[in-house]
Amino acid sequence: MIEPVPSETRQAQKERTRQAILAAALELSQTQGFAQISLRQVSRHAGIVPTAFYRHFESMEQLGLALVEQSFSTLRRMIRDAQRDPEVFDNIIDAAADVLVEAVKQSKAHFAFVARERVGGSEVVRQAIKHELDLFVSELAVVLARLPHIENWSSDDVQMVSRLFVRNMVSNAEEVVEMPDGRTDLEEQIKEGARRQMRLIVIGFRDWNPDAARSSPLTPDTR
Amino acid sequence: MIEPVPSETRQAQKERTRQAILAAALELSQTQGFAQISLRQVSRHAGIVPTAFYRHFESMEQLGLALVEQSFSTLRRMIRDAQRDPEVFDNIIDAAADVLVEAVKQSKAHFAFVARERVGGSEVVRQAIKHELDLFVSELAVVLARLPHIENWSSDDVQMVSRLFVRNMVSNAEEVVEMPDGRTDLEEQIKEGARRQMRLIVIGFRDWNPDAARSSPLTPDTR
DNA sequence: AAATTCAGTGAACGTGCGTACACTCAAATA
DNA sequence: TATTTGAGTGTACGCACGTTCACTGAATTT
Repeated sequence: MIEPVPSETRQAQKERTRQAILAAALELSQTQGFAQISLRQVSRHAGIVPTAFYRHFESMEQLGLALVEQSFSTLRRMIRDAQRDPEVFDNIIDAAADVLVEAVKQSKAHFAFVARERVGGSEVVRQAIKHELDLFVSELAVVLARLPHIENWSSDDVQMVSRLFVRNMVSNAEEVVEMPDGRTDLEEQIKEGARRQMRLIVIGFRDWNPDAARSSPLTPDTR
Repeated sequence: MIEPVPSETRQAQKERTRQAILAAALELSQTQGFAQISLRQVSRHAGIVPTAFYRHFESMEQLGLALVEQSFSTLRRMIRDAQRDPEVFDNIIDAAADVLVEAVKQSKAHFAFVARERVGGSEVVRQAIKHELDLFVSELAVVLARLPHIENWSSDDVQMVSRLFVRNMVSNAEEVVEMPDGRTDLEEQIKEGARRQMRLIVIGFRDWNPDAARSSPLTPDTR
């Protein structure tokens, strides 16, 4: 249990245990949800005694927040990498669909954690996730604002499209997470669905409100 | 604790207690989530002794399923009532936004329960909710298919729009549920958002794929 | 080489849990 | 009126939990 590799420094050993705790919590929360796993379960799974847990986190809640942080840093890294790809600029919709499915597949556990605890977790964890998602909407808005179709929209409108995109991302991530492992066919189906939805948003937005960039965006209440 | 009203029949008394248990579970799960409340907590809140719980439900899981059923029957009743309103046919989008916000406000607890346990609950409860939502998508598709704009779309396309509508409904319901109590301004904002999103879906769909009713719906992959 | 630090140990505690079992006593039935 | 039924009671059990505390012993510092 966490073999004390002799060549490792004490600090590195501690970090290894910390990661073991995080990994254990992530894995256990996949089957039962983070809110219902216990400090003792996590410790057992990580190969330490319950009391040793406190050397790394002061409570399960703090561990939860650490997992939120870890999950979003994973997501952010992926988005950053994707932006370097020049193809993305040309066709953000298809690229986003690809990135989404790939990212979620690679870090299924993290996405599942966020999807679940976003609504099901403790108040504190829920707020933390909400905050991260809000940040993410704003970041995505900056990226979107530079795109050909969108460049002359009002910033309010871009923000709203961004919100819809992120909402869709979350929904689709949920679907990928719940996807059985072998089914690559379903995967393509989800990607296609995500693409369609993003197109709907962009096209519907443009056509419904063609001069979004100028006066009174989005208020011609035509009922 | 569940005053034994003398005039009541034994059967009615039992039903009263059953409802008390359901209500207690619903209330308790609002703050902590259904999965993390205990049989003893529920019993205490309902005013009975833990062992009496078993006279009504064989386990907490069965109680959870009963709550799913109750929640969706509430939702279904509201949709049925709304369909009787002739205004709905003329402008389903605005009507749906109104119904959504009103319904969620009236049965906040039930919607909150569904929103949470849809992703955060136990496997069995989650599956039950998923099933109910799938049913609901199909039911909505039947309603949508009769509408002016949509009547000549292919049934696959109607099904997809229905799925997007329900997905949006769930998202917006989450927002209403998380809305602080006094804020009627936010409420109007959420309604407006819901309306916009539904318009986006309908308009985007029509414009992107105008002859959806006929051949090869939704496949002119124009990337 | 001696002193200090500190990640991990192991026993012990009080608490709330699910469930078993034998019970009561009013309503329903015969 | 006598008998049966069954919703709700009360005790008692074993178990997992979070947290406490004094501890060990290797890595680090002096």
